Amino acid sequence: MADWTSDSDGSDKFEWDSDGEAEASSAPAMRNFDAPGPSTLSSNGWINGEPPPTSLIEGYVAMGFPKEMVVRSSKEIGHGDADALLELLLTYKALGDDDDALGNHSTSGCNLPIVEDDDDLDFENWDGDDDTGGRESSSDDSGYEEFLREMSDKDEKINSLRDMGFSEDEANMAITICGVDADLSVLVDSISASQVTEVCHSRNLSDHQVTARCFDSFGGKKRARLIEESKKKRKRYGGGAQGKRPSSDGSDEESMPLPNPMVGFNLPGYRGPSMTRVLPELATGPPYFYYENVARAPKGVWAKITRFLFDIQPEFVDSLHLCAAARKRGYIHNLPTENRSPLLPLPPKTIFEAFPHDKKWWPSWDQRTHFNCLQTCTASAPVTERIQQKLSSSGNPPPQSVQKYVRHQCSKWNLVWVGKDKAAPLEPHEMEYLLGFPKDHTRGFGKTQRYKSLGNSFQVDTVAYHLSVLRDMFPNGITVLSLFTGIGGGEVALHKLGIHMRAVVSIEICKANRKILRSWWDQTQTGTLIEIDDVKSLKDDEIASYVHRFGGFDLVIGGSPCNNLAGSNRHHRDGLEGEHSSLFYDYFRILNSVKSAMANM
DNA sequence: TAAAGGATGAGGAGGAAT
DNA sequence: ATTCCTCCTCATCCTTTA
Repeated sequence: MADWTSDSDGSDKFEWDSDGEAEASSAPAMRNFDAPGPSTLSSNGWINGEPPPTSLIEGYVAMGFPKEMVVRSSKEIGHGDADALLELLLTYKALGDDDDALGNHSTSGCNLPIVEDDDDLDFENWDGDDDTGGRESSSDDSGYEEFLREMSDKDEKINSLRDMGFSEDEANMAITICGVDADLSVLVDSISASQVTEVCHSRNLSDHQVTARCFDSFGGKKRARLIEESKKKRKRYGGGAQGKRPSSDGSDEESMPLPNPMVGFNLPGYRGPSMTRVLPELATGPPYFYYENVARAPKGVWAKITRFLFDIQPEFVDSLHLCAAARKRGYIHNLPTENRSPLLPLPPKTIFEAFPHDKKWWPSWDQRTHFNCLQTCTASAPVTERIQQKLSSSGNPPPQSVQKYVRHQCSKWNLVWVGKDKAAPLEPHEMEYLLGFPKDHTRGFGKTQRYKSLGNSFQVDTVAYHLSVLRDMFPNGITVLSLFTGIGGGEVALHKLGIHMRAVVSIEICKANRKILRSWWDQTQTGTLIEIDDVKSLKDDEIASYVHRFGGFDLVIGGSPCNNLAGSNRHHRDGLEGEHSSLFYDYFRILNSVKSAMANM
């Protein structure tokens, strides 16, 4: 959603942030150690039958991990998957830090992603901050001894759970969630609860048949069946006790099928089975949170995002079902999904409803009823000229070849017919209209900037539909932490819903977008708006001070940059670890920081 | 200096045909 | 089940123009 143009500050020390992870996961030096093929546990205790190269161990030690921890992690999951190994190391590191002098964090409700594999991270103490250096140097003190003790304790509990019929990764997951000290019965409950949501997720994804029956009580037979389904699912996704692992063809990505039709859990006026869900306990608010990104991200991206965001099933919606333009997006949130209400009046659902005037010039052989995704770039004037020239020099109807060319240009650039043989790009104010923004919301800036800002924004009606449940829950208004605010799609949605924003702390890198939001805010709002320019600069202490000042946040909302995920990007579609899209980890970091600060209120 | 123009495909998803 | 085909995608970089 946000335009991300600034360079990150070039800190030369290792940081517990996404840069560090990106480095490790993309560094050729790491990849070179990849061992192809399925992993096997050999008699010497090493995955893949061989210990990691010394240079690999030294590499991780140089990053600040104790050597013993690296060796142990390599034994557990092998060294073929640099991503998984690094994540496991971070998990152990976090566990090891728990009892450090800094260990004043709450252990309840605000810590870590619920995951089914062992490539999860415990980010309770992960702050991407500058206090990391101190902890690095203390890695061999009593905290590390504590770590070893916990690992031993953990092994015992894993064995017990395996004896009870659970898989190792299920046991690992439960321990990560509940803590090493949790009682066995608590761990069993945790696994069962996770299986409930997991099965419901997979069913809903496949056929949209999930209903409240998913959440009936689970007797012995049902439970056994769930375990079986869970195992099958892991097998299908290539997971297993060792977590995700490169397959023989080198692809280690989990699939996250997009629903068809892409209508999310429900949509206004859409006749279909509605979705009821029960969230994992750790996923529930406060605060409520709402995360957005492009649906058609490279394989594995949504699976990873889901794992970080508490294993909540994404709600994939194509705004095409709600307005006249397609916009395939995934939303992960912990909001209720019942009793939603759309913004009224409903937006125009077809091109002709949106722009009846254009019907006059619309050729019958252009049968578009909806626009494709509104993007950040539009056609140049010469495109219009070329179309006009081709059409005027051919008959009526034009030959198939001309029709095909023109149709392709119209689809590609979202052109509208504004005169005889004249197809032109949408004007910025028309994009504002289609996206649900007030007229002239972005006016006052250059056309290029406006297209860019609008192309990166929410579809307001879609987001408002999801957020509408907040209206009755917060009759006195809400406080919002808005990340990657852009031109304020979330804020406009809340405003149009009639939800008062007592305060919004907004983080947006683009100066023009900040001005747009400020301008709109000053005209329409009475609450407090605080604007920050960089998510990376927002650290725990500042978050805690805002939490203290506003009595916590009711909603944390944001769509992190899609630059490295979007299909339009020819140059750097690098996935979630890409330069811009890796800012997702800052969303996650900040969300957890808010949860932690609110738990300590 | 700022804005506009133009070149730059991969990578899925989904459907029809075989 | 497999192959083939069509369609779509919150973009980036460099050059040219105003």
